[in-house]
Amino acid sequence: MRYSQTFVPTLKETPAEAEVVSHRLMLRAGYIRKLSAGVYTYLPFGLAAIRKVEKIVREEMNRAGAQELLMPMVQPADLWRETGRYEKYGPELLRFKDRHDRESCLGPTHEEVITDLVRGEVRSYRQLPLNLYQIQSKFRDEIRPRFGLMRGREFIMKDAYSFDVDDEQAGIAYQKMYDAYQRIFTRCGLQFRAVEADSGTIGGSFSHEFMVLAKTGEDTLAVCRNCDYAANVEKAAIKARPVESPEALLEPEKVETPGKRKVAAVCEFLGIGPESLVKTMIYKVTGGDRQQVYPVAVLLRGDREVQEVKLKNLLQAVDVELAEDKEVFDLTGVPTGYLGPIGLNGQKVKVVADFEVAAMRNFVVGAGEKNYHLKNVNMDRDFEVTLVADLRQIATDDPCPLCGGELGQIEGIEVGHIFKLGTVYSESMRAVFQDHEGQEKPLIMGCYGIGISRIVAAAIEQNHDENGIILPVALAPAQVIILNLGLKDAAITAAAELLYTQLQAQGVEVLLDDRDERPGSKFKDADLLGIPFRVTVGTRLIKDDMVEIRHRRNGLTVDLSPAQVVEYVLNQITAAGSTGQE
RNA sequence: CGGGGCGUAGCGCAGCCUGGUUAGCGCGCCUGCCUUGGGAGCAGGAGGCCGCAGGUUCGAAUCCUGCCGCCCCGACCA
Repeated sequence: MRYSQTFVPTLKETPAEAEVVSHRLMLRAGYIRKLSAGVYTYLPFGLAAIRKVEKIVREEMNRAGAQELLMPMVQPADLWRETGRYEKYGPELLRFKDRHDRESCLGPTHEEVITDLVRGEVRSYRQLPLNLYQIQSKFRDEIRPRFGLMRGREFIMKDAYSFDVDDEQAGIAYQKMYDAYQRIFTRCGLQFRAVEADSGTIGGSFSHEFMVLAKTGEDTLAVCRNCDYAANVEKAAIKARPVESPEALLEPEKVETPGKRKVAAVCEFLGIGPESLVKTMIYKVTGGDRQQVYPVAVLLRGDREVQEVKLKNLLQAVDVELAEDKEVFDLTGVPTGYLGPIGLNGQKVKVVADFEVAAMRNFVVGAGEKNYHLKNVNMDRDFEVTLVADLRQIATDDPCPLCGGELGQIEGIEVGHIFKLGTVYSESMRAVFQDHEGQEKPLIMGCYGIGISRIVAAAIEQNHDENGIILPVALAPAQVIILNLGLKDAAITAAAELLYTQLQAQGVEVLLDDRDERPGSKFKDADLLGIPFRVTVGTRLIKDDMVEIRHRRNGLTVDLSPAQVVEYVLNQITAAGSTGQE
C-alpha cells in the first residue's frame, strides 16, 4: 500500500461527537465515519482491522469443527412468531413490510432462521453434532447507541449455533466453543476474562460472557480475589445467609418522621444504620407476552440496590421499570418515602422480598402514611410476601458465592457470549431428530456470539496512548509503515522503495508513506494509525547508512543498516505472533 | 422513552443574551514560492439554504413556535 493512494482520512482535531477514546481515535485515524446514530462506514483501515479479527475467528471456529454459512438479514415475521419472539423482542427488532404487505424484520440474531434450516434438513442422530456459524452485519434498534463501534445499531457479529443429541453432547459443544473463544481473544492480544452471565432475551439456561477489561466497559463484574469465581453482577448469585443470632421480636411502634423520605434521612433522624431499614419500591412489570403491565413491590435492605435483571428473571417479565412518584401514589395512596409492606400484599400488588430481608429482625419500614415510619417490624409476623428471592445486586461486602472469599468489582466490555440454549427453540419450532432407537427428540442447542466490530473498539480501549492507536500485531491493518522523509532525494527514496518491495516479498503488510508531507505530519499520522512497526528512512541514511525502526507500543527504537531491516522486522512479527503482543 | 446539552465552511469553534453593512477565527483544501527527523513559513484563492418549516419585524444566524438530527446520563446488548 502506498499512503498517497490509500484512503485514510486522518483528523487533526477530535470530532465533537466522540466521547470515549476508541471512538475518538477511530474517527481521527480514518478507520470509520458515521452515517447516522449507531451506523458507521468502515473505511479501508477500519475494515482491515475487522478483517484481521474475522480471520482469527474463522480459523478458530473451523478448528473447533464449526462450518461457515451465511443466512439472510431480512427475515419473515412468521418465523419469529413461532418462538413468540416477534412480540417478546420488543422495539429493538426493526420491523417493516415489503411491497406485498408481508411483515418482515432485520435479523438481530439468527436462532429462528438456523433452527428453521436445520429442522428441514436434519432427521437423524447420524447427522449430528452440527455447529454452523456466520459472520454478518446485524441490526438491533438499540435504545441508545453510543461510543462508536462499541454499541452500534448495525454491527458485525459472528454467530454460531450448535445442535446435539443430548445434554452431554451439548455440554461438549459448549466447552469447545468456550475453549475456542479463549484462543480467539488471546490471539487478538486482548486482556479478557470469562464470567458467568445472564442469558437475557436469547434465552436458555446457562451462559458465559467474555469480557475485555477496560474502564469504559458498560458491564460490572464481580471477581473473587481468592478463587476463580467471576460473574457479571447481573447474574452473580448471593447466598442466603442464615439469621445469625435471632433477636427477640419486639412490638411494632409507629414513629413520626416528618419530611424524612430518603433512606439516609430516615436513618439519621432515627439514629439507625441503613442496614436496619427495609425500603419498599414499586416496579412496573411488563409480562412475558407484553400484553399486560402490573405493579410489584420489592423489599430490600436500606443500603442495597435492586438488580433488575434478577427481578425480571424471577417474574419472567420482559421489562421491569421503577414506578414514578405519581404512579406510586395513584396506586397505593401513599407518597414515596413512606410506603411500607404492611397491608400491601395481595391487596393491590405482589410483594417480593430479598433473602436478606427475611433474615432481618425488628427493622424500620414506611408506615404507609405520610410522615410516619414503623419500628420493630418483622416479616411474616407483620406482613406477608408472595416471594422471597435473590433480588439485589451483589456488593463488595458480600462473600464470594463459591469460596466465601473477598469480592472485587471491575468493568468489562462484552465481546463474546455463549449460551446453552437447550430445547427452547427446538421445542417451539419442532426441530426434532430420531435417535438410534427411532425415538423422536428435540435437538439440544447452543449459540455463541462474538462482536467482531466491537473487538476492534475494545482493543483500542485497551491499547492506545496520547498519540493514538496502538494495535496488537494480530489486529493491525498493516504491520509496518515506512516513512520516506526524503522524497526529493534519490538515495533515500530508492532505499525506502527497496525496503517496501523486500518486506512485501516476505509477506509483510507494509504501508509506504510516500506523501509529499513534512516529517512532522508523517510521524503524527504513523502514531495515530497504530501500526506496530515504523521504519524511518531519512538523512541518517546518507550520513550513517542507517534507518530507524521504532516499536509503536513502547517507543523502543533501533538503528539498523537497510540490509538488516527485513530480518529484524520478520523476527519481531514472529515473536509478536506467539505472544499476542509485540 | 425520561433527564441534560448541541446543530454556523470538511473539522474545531466565535457571533445569538442586547435583531441592523459583505457572517468571522483556527485547522484542513486549491495555486505559487519556500521548507523537509515530530502536525513549518509567506502570498494568493475556493468553500456557507447559519439543521428544516412557519411566525414576529422595515429587517432574523440572532426573538417565538413546531419539527428533524446528533451527543451525554438511565433501561438494552455482541
